[in-house]
Amino acid sequence: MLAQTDTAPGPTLSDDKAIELAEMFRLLGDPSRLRIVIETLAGPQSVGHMADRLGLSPSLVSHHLRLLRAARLVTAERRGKQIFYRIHDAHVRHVIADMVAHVNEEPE
Amino acid sequence: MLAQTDTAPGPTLSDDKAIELAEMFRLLGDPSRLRIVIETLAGPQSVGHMADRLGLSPSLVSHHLRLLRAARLVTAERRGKQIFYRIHDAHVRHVIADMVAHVNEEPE
DNA sequence: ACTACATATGAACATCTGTTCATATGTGAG
DNA sequence: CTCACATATGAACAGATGTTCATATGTAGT
Repeated sequence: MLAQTDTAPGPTLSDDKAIELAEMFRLLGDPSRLRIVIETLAGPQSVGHMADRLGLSPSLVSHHLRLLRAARLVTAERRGKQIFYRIHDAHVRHVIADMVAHVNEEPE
Repeated sequence: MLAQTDTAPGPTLSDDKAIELAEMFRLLGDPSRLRIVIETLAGPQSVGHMADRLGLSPSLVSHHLRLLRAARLVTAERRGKQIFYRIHDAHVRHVIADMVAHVNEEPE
């Protein structure tokens, strides 16, 4: 009970999963953070590199990356003085890429 | 320029599109709102019905639906005294359903 | 050791956001 | 018209959030 009314193909989602999904959406809901995540889709990127490309302060990028890392959306890897961030797994990559594709394709 | 470094298959996204996408993510980033949207996937739902099923006040559901409608994520249709909301188009339905499927399938 | 560079961290601030409450608008029935 | 019901709307408030600034940590080179 508390599932769906079956008027159409309605996916069901437990409340826990809903909150988990919402948390992921929430993190991607900020333009700066979303652009950072999209950057990492192209491969491991250093904090400074991203800051330059996106026109954001390194401090701000670092703050956002901490949240993204805590949510397991990205992972960090130190290489010399710099730290490179990349998408955590194929799952996340797929989800983001799908969204980007949708927005790019559809007219209105 | 200001595109990508081509280290991997990195989708490119104009800043406008990024903001547009972020706005959509942001709206889905709230648990209450996300559950409301998922409800509409099963077909047209009245405000009161959703409020009951989700354990939210009709007022709150209405407020959220206003935002979702403004962002063209859902559309309203009056039928008698009640007003039924449904997913705006196949595009949105597809995107949400994909996300739900991903979260339901993947282990961790 | 010191210096320069890259990233992280904490505090502080203004702004935004979700929720509640009270009230309004709209609809159909009697 | 009046009543009951369904939804919408606006004000108000507490709590969260993004950003900036200053400072700390860590790393490599001289």
